[in-house]
Amino acid sequence: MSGRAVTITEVARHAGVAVSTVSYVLSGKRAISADTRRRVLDSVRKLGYHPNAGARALASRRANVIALVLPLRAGMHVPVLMQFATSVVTAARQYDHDVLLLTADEGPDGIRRAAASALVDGLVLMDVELHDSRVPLLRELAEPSVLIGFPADTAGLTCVDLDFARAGALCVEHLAERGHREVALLGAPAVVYERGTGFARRTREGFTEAVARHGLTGVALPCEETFEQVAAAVGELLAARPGLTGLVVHNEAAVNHVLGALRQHGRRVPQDVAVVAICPDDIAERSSPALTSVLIPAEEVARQAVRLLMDKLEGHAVPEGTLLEPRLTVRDSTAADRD
Amino acid sequence: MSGRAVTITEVARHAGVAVSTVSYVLSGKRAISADTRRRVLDSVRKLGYHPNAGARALASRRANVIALVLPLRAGMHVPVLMQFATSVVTAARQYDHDVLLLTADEGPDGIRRAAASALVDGLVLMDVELHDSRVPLLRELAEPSVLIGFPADTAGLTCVDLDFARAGALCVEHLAERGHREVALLGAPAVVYERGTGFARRTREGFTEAVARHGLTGVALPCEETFEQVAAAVGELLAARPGLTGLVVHNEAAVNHVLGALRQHGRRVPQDVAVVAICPDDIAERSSPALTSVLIPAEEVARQAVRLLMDKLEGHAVPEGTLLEPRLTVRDSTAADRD
DNA sequence: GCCTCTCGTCGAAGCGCTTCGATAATCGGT
DNA sequence: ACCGATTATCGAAGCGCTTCGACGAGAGGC
Repeated sequence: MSGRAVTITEVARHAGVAVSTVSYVLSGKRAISADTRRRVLDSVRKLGYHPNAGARALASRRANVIALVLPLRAGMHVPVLMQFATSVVTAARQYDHDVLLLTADEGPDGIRRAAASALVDGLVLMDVELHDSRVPLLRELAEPSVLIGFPADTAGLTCVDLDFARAGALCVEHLAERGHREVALLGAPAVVYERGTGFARRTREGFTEAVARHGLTGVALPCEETFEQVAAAVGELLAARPGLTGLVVHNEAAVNHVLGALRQHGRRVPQDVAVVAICPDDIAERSSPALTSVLIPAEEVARQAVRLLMDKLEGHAVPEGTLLEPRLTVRDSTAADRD
Repeated sequence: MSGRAVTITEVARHAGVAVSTVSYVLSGKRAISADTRRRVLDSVRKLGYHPNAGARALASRRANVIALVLPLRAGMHVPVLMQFATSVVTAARQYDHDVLLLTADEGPDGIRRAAASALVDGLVLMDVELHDSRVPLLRELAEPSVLIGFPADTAGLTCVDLDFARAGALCVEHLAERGHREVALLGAPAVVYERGTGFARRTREGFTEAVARHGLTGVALPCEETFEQVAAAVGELLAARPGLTGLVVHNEAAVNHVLGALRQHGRRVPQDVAVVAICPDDIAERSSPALTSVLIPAEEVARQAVRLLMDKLEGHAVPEGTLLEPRLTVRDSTAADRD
């Protein structure tokens, strides 16, 4: 529709002021009389002025855009990623920034390109792994960055994540309170542990530690994601540990298969086996029975990540690690009325 | 690390040529001698030059960025969305473009802002609904756009999607070939149909049409997403239609519940009931039994969408609607050996 | 009533790039 | 050996904005 975009020059002419005055009205970086301000804002509205992003970026050396870098491994717990992404966008908009989406398949070069071309002012990396190949690059980049997830060495970085060790422990504590003495963790597929994914390992550590601390017996097992494999694993587990009454499941894709397998093996939930999951709320709610769970607070993690990045952009110092406290929601799968 | 970014001026000086020459080497818009080209490229490499995106956008009136606009309703079939998103990014990079992520919660204003500020050159909208509030805006925007999904009125737009009507029909045809005479479609939750979501309705239409065409009997039902509701619905369906032997499921979240419910009701798949799903391959593969399915070809849809957008950016005319042909993968859930 | 401040505004200088027109240098064609 | 076409390169004019220093006009101090 519009032929050519309205420029600041036209706004200035229309309002009868200098271009710089319009700029100052819009940025608030210098005092402007109420009268002038009103006239300028009227013209802005009347003409439908939108500052040109490129020109602004060029002159101010700030693009007002941050990069959101997708994880190396797509395909894993994908729904949560989408939540992260939308929350990062929403949070960034709160600071008047937009979000550029970068994938892994360009590798570190994509990050370097976006940063070096001043396309973005800073970076948020999703789902960082223990030995993440993107991390070394971040250390040498002029642009600030924030990681969602903790690599092995966090020196010189800024990392945010749910405290998965606490989450694992919290599940155990909940089961211990409910009187369970023998528990198991069904975690991520084996390959995920081998790859050294931080959150999977940290959950397991928290689980193991809490089991010891409460004097329980417990095993931690990886868990594949097809129904057959899950059913077989659950079968073996039940056979090997007849006294088992509590299960912690940290695997979104498998959690419903676990419930199906228990059903198939004639175990009632929660009467025979109580189940606590670490998964999004919607999955917990639509399972049968509804699952007591610790959710991954994607929105809060994202908000924190963006806040930290904005702080860094302003030149403030920020902590190296920020761990978010997990919260457990009790639902039917650990209901008190055991028999 | 780097103090200040390398500019084209420094490259020009280092290579002993004019700034414009460097520009032409990089853009290829004018002939440059092999020798000069080599010298310039050497300097570019040696100095680690990356063109400043803002300056480039300002001078060329092209940001080389496209917007990816998330659907109004997040939360639905979310994994596919993530696939779309990553595929759009990958496809865009092929054309040397980056992707800006826009959410719905700013509403149409976000789209207008990004377009008017020349932050982006064009838009791809994900998961468009029949009466999508963003569509009117697109018509008046100077920037070209492509929709993933079909609104009710596609006049003046460019839309891409899987041919869901064909997908629904394809499932029926497959069941008919296998000798099934009485079939049912379990679709999206009722609310999705009420909202007028295009792909849900179109699948249903294709299903209904194919049922009639093949002289089968069939019903199409909405399908909620908790195990209890699915189990109840399946129970009623089996009771009401004792002759039912074929099921089409178009609901990613419910498909595993459907299998669980059939198991619970003592029906074997595929011996008693054959099941065809419209869902991503990974879900179909990790179900038990593995599901014959029509997948949503997110990657191809995204690639087409980006290609069409690039065509429009170049000023080419493109078709209003592009429907992608569905393909059915046969797996265990409709295995031939019925008894 | 003079001097100094502060406040509000202006003009101009870039920011780093693309692109247009001009200028040299080189090339066949005859 | 001269002329018009190419071909390769340069210089300069913006693109639309921010920001710096300057400046006129009131305000306040003495």
